Amino acid sequence: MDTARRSPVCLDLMVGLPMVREPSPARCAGMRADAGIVGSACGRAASTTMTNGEAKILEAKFTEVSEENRRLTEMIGYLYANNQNFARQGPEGEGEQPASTAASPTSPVGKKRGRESMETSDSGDANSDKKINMVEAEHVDVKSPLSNGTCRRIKVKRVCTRIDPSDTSLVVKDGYQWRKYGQKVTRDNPSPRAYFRCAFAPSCPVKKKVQRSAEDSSVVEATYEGEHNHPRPTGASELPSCAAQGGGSVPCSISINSSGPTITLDLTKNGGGVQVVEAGEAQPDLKKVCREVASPEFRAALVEQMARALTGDRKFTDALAAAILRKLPDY
DNA sequence: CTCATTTGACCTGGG
DNA sequence: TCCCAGGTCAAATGA
Repeated sequence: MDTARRSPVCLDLMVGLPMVREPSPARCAGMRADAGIVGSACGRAASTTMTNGEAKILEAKFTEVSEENRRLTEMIGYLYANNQNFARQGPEGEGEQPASTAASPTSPVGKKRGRESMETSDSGDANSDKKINMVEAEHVDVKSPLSNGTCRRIKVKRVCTRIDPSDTSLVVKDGYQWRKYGQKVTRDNPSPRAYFRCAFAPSCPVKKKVQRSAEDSSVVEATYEGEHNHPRPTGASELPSCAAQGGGSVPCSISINSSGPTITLDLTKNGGGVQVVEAGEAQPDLKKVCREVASPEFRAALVEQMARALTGDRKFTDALAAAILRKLPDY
C-alpha cells in the first residue's frame, strides 16, 4: 500500500484476516454462488458438465445474487456509517430526544420502589477492563401498544459485546448508568438474562436486557428498548465502539441483527469469529443472507475493503501516525 | 444507616 | 380457562 510511502510511519493495519475454512461440499455450490464469487473450484467443476439450460438458469441466478450482493454491500456501508455514528453518540443517539418521550409507554408505572435515589455509579466501571470487543448492531423499531389502542414505535437496539467468558457480571458498559431490577433464566438460553433500567433519570423510559449468547458464552447481547430523554451523563467516556479497544476508528467488527438471526462478524479474531445465531423462525431470505455474510470469501473481501478504505483515508493514517510518534521516545 | 443487587413471587399476554 | 414464558416487583441481603 502506498500509504506507507506517504506517511512518516509505516502503517500496516493488522486487521487479522480470518482463517479461511474450507466450506463443506454441500454448501459449496449454493453458498459461493450466492456470495457472488466466481472462479471458485466449485464453479469450475460445475461448468464442465453444464448444459445450455443449466447455464441459463445459473446465469439468471448469478444475476440475481449479484444484485443481492450489491444490496448487501450497501447494507455493510450503512452499518459502517452507523458504527461511526454510534461511536460518537452512544447507543441511543441521546441528546436529541425530545422531552415528550418521557411519557413513553415503557416507563414503569404502578408500584414504585421506595428508594428512588439515582446516585448510582456506573456499574460497568469495575469490569470495564474485561471488555474485549464490542460490535455494532441494528436499530429495530417495534410497535408498542398504547392504552388508547394506538401504537407507538419504540426504538430497539441490539449490541453484541465480546467479554471475558469468566466475567459473570453481565455488564455492558455504554456510558449510561443502569440499575438492575431483575434477572431471569429464559427457556432458550441457559444463561440468565439481566434486566436494567436507566438509573440516570427516574423518568427515563430506557430499559436494557443483557444476556450471554447461547452459542458463545464470551459474547453478551444487550438489547436497548426506548430512547433516553436526557443527555449522556457527564464523565461517561466509554463508548461501545471498537475505538475504545485501542483500534482507532477501525470498524474491527460488525454485527447485523434483525428480529430474526443475529450475525456477529468478529474480524479481529484469529480463525474468524463469525457466528450465525439463528433465533426463532428465520426467513429463508434472511438465512441466505446469513450464509453469504458468513462465508470466508465475503469476510475476506470485507476486511480488504475496510482496510483499503481506512488506509486510503489520509486523515486517519496521519492521525494514527501522529499518535504513534507521540508514543515513541525522543531520540 | 443507606443503597445497589439478588432472587423468589407475582403479573401479564399469548397460545 | 389453563398453562407457559417473559417481564417486573419488592423484601431480603450484603457491602
